[in-house]
Amino acid sequence: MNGIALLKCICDETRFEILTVLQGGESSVGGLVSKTGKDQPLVSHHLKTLRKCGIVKSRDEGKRVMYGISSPQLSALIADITDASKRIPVLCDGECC
Amino acid sequence: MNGIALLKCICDETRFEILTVLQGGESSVGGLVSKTGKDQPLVSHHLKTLRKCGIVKSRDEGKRVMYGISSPQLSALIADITDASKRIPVLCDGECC
DNA sequence: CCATCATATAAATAATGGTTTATATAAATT
DNA sequence: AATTTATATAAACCATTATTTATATGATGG
Repeated sequence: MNGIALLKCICDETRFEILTVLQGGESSVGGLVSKTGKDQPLVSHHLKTLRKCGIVKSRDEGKRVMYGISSPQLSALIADITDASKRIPVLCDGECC
Repeated sequence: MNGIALLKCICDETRFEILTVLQGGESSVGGLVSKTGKDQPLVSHHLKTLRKCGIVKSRDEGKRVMYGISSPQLSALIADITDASKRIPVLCDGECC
């Protein structure tokens, strides 16, 4: 996988929130909607993007669709990034990127 | 530092190339221009963004301005992300994100 | 089979951000 | 001081992408 493509997928705020929830385990679309507070079509849309990238996988369960992070390696990478960026001193206050 | 802000800064192709060069050590703007093949104002523009984020720092040296990655921790994080994303199996072929 | 609940899709809009072009500043060299 | 070299800034343009709104599909329960 191309490093930049992966990062682009992760660095969107909505997708990052989705992934953060999924770090805690599988979730249905509805679950993600309520946990993130974002609109359902928006969540579905981003899930589609994440799945196209292979970051997320889905599984049908009745009328629900369960989503999860597709590999432990990816899960670890996401955790690493989150942790590492917390360890680094705050350099940008507010408006950057 | 906010994780997403950092990722957003890194995931742009031009900025990623700049950072890749800087991983090899300090460079002037002109050096970055020739090493990346990008236009000078474009490089300067992205350097400004990177500096605003605190990812990069600058130092005047005569009429040159030398840029470098602002901390070893950040340098390590960037290397980590790059490495990790290389280790992850290719899941997206071509068009994603 | 009809109604409902869950999710997906599509089109329209809005926002963001990258690139280009042109110009300005600032240091050094003559 | 004038010219050249290096970098920065600003404005205009262009492209991408996120969000919203509306609607469709698909499964389940009555």
